Amino acid sequence: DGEEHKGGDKDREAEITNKLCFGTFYNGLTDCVNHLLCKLSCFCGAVLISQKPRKEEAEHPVTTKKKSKEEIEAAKALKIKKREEEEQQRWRWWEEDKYEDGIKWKFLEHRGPFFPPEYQHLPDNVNFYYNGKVVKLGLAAEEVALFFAQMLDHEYTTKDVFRNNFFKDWRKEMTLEERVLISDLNKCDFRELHTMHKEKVEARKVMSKEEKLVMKGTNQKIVEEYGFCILDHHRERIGNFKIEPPGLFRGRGEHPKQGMLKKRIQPEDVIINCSCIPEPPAGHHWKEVRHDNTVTWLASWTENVQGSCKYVMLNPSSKLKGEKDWEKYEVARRLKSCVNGIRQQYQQDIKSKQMETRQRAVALYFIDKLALRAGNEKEEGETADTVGCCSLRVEHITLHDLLEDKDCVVEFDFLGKDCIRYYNKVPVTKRVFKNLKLFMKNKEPGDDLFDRLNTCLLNKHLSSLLPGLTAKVFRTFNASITLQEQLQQLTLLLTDNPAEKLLSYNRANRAVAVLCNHQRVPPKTFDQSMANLQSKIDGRREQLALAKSELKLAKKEVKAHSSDSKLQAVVERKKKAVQRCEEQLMKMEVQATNREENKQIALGTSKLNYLDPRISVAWCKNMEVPLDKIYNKSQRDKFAWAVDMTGADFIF
DNA sequence: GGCTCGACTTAGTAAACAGGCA
DNA sequence: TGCCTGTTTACTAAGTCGAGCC
Repeated sequence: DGEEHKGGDKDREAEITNKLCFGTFYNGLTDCVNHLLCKLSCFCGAVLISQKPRKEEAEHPVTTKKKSKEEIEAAKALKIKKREEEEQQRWRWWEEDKYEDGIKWKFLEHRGPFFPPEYQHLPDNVNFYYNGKVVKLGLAAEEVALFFAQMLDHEYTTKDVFRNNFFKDWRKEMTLEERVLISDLNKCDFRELHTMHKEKVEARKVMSKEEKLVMKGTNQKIVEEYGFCILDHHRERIGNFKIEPPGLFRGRGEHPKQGMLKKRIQPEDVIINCSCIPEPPAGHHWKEVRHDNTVTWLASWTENVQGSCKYVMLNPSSKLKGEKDWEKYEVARRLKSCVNGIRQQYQQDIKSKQMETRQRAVALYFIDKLALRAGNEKEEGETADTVGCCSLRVEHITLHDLLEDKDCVVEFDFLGKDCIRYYNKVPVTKRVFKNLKLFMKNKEPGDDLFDRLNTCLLNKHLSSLLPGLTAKVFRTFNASITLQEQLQQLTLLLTDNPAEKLLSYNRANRAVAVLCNHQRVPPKTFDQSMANLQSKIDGRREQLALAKSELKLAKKEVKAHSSDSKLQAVVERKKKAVQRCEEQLMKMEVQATNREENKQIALGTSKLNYLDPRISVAWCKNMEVPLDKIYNKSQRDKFAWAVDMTGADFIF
């Protein structure tokens, strides 16, 4: 039971807190010991790594000759063995005691972030033209010109805002002479730069096997040097160890800053957070080196477009991320046990005399029922115009007393996170409907719907109901509980066909993705690939019909010459062929259904961020579905804690 | 109490990769 | 073997939320 588990953790935490109350001297001492231990584990880790082939190579060894059956079997066995070994080496942090509140690590060592290579001038035969004439640009202006040229095929470069922002920032990178000359973006001809870029991309695609291997090796070296850190005796993968290269800002939707120059980050811009100072690149120094073990980031810098902080953090499979993830689902489970009371209360609050309370109650009703995001306030003109629940405006909803035979329908139409459109027609209670009318009274379309409410007020209220409860917990809770319920319903009457089981899992996952409005642009090749699959299905159907008639014929032959054992064998063969055909056809049909239903829905986001992995692990155990059918390698790594601790009886 | 900022999670898209098939 | 296509990974933008300041 998770509740009890957490309770136990709390007791243990208190115990550890007592143990660790020796002050900074003690901490300093433990750091030194940790350091020595880490040096040792780092060395051991390096030895282990150098002996181990990379993940991809281990799973798909490079071969030139065709593999025999035995070889394939051996490769499979090796793969299983590797997986077991990996499992044995895994840091089972979930079995360890937690640090006292706020402390994230005791020792942290890393190499610092990896910087992208400096820009090199264009070859002499590649020219930029202004007003039809060749212009040789200086290094800085040329680099930025290439950023734009690389994007010529993209819709961005046709947008006025993008072009204007780019041109303004580009001119800042020009010399005085260049700036005087280049005054109109429409007179700029980047085509040769664009062609060169495309040729480079093409060349990369057609590289020989050997060249690709060399490149892979180089990248692997970088990953090994920069992609791992030592955190409290353990080697952990870093998520984003590469500094973001310079380029043009690709804000989503109608972002007012799209096209602005994202400048190159130097070591002098980077703050390092660790126990021991990593060597900065030659000739450079770090902006600052800290030892702050109350945060989880390894390095940070401030980006110039929006002035926000960027961080180097650990991979999702790490202890720091996993522990937080586990805690997130535990809070959601705590909400489950008291959600009925909370629902009763907000239904009561809808009748309150206080306008603020009523608005809060209606907003919470939407957050709970529709899994809307909280909706923080945003600075106007700084980002695209998107909203969440608390920041909804009058123009984002339409009230219908009667719509499609339903009373009191609210029609939502707004842009949410990442400018993804939220469109939904929802029947609501009469009381909610009446309140919405009241909130909209005497307001302009651009006015706030909930003018007495913001996310801060809402979250303060929520945390008074349950410690740790915020608006986003409702999304996690509703997503997970939906998955659990859907899995129960959809797999109740299932046969033991594996394809059907998976289709049901995906359908349950899809129900959550729809609830959370996780959309994707259908792939460009979608229609074509569906048509291809359909023709394969048709072909298989014909094959099945043929196999069936051949079987019929063979049976007839047996009847006529009943003693012929050869004919009997033929019948058996034909039977098997029919069976095989049927199975393949079924598999394809399921695949087609699944793909069609996924056309505009993205399942990954909910799977990674909202669905308690223990629900899926328990389902796999109950349904006898191998876990790797629903989680790929990195998902299994991310949810290792859940895979390890969950039995078939887990209930969210 | 309002505002800003830092730290972190959540998100969609593009690039890279893997595997099946002709 | 090479092409095609679906899957996985990398990338980084865009949210949430709480602490601290004035």
